[in-house]
Amino acid sequence: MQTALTIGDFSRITHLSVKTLRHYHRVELLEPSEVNEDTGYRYYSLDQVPTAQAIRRYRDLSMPIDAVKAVLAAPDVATRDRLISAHLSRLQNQLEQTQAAVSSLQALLHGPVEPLTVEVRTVPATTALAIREMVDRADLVGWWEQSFDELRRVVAGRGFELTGPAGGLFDNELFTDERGEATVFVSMASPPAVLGRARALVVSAAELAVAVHHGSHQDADRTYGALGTYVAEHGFGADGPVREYYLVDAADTLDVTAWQTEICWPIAT
Amino acid sequence: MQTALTIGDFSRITHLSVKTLRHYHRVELLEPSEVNEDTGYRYYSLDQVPTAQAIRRYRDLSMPIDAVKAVLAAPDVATRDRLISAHLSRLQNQLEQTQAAVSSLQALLHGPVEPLTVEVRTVPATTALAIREMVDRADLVGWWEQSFDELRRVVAGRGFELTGPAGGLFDNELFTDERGEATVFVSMASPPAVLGRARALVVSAAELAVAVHHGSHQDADRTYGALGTYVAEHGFGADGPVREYYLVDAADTLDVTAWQTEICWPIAT
DNA sequence: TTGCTCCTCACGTCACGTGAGGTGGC
DNA sequence: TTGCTCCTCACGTCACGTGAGGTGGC
Repeated sequence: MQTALTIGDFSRITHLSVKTLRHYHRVELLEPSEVNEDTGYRYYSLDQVPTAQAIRRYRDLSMPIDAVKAVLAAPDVATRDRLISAHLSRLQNQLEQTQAAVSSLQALLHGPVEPLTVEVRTVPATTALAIREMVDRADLVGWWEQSFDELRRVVAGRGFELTGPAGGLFDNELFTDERGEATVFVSMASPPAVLGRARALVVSAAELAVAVHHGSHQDADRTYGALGTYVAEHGFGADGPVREYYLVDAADTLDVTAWQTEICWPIAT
Repeated sequence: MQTALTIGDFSRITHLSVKTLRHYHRVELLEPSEVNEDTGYRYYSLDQVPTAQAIRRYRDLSMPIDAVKAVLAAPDVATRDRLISAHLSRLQNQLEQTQAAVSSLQALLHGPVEPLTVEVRTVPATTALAIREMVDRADLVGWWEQSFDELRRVVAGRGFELTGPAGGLFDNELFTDERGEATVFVSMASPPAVLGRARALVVSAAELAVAVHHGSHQDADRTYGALGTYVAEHGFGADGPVREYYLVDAADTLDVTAWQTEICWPIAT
């Protein structure tokens, strides 16, 4: 039975508003089965009701419209379910971020203010195996985790002797311009020139103001703020990327509160 | 010490991007402590670092900028914490919505398709005590819960004898235009003219196509879709609001899967 | 002096909603 | 025939990001 429904009727049946249906037509997410050439009137068929319901559910899950299109166009159920799972795990990630943000806020508002101990340190140049890439700020956390995983995997199998804690270098542009070069590295005496995405790197010598950050990396901006304030007050800030050394991290313990990260701000004395 | 930081330095210290800081200036969320009149250069003071960090955390929690302003302007800690709690419970609500949407999607994709049983019924006019208001679609669920709570509270204390299940009326504009009249009511023989937000109402006689929806109200659009399809196939749809009767709901059991709602579509035979 | 940093302004993004002004269908 | 439904088009929302084009500070 080919009952042609007006946009109003289709709206009542699917609980998608008329404006939304017109929008979905415009972006080619859900096209009316028929459009009258003279009047421009849209007509929908009853077959389209289940599709509309599915779209509603995907959108309830904040799935972007292009992702919904991909799901609807999936050639088989396995592909479709893979796309959905991918979105659900993105949601799960966001949820974890939000939960972390809640405790982070609580710590800021009610937690004790940890006294800041700043050490001024001169480090020599060291050799390391590193992954270095141009990264968007928004992707930094994901990139950091992936790159460190890869770095640790390739190092683990080959019996390299590490000559210090793992570290990271973060160009200022990452923070000021939302995009910049990020580096993760593990120090070793004689790194191979190339190993997967990793390359040999000389981590340059520097004078650094160093403070230890305790706890989750998501809270690191507090230590950055305190250390940056300290450096600004003393007026000896210098150019160059900030540096982090991961003294205690996920590889050592699952207890995030026990993590320790050295935040190193380049200075000129 | 009044160290004046350029926007770039302040960005590095707070991890807010330069573009973001300019935006926050424009919307008066975070104004530089000094702006050079000739050059337009913004200068921030070190005192502003903690404020910037707090703003970052509120925004990490998706708090709207106006809400962040209100939090920062709160005259005392109690007010501030109340504003924050209000936002966190909004977040909590969203989270529950999302979780419901996930299982709703799973049910749509993998669940069995319940056979639809449609009953055509002629109901006489009945008297009722009702709350009726113009509501935005987005607020409908919250409005419905609140209004039902109020209705049940005022009814409970006064020994009215109910003459049928509680119900709701939903104007079509609610679904097509995102805004329309919604009504919740409890049937009784002699309702008082006014009681709080509630008024006496005659629920008009109607011919209805009725299907029972089982489970969460969030999934009700599936039954709406099936029933609307049925009505369209038979070509006997009529004007007038859709009607719901809550046969089994939160007042009866906490087991959502046991809930039963009659969805009633106006028809003309 | 160079080039890096800062500036403004206009427009883009995402998924729609708003509202004006007008026409078509029953 | 009335008025209700449908149409398009331009603009608004939210929190920024992009990019052009240009100037200032060390």
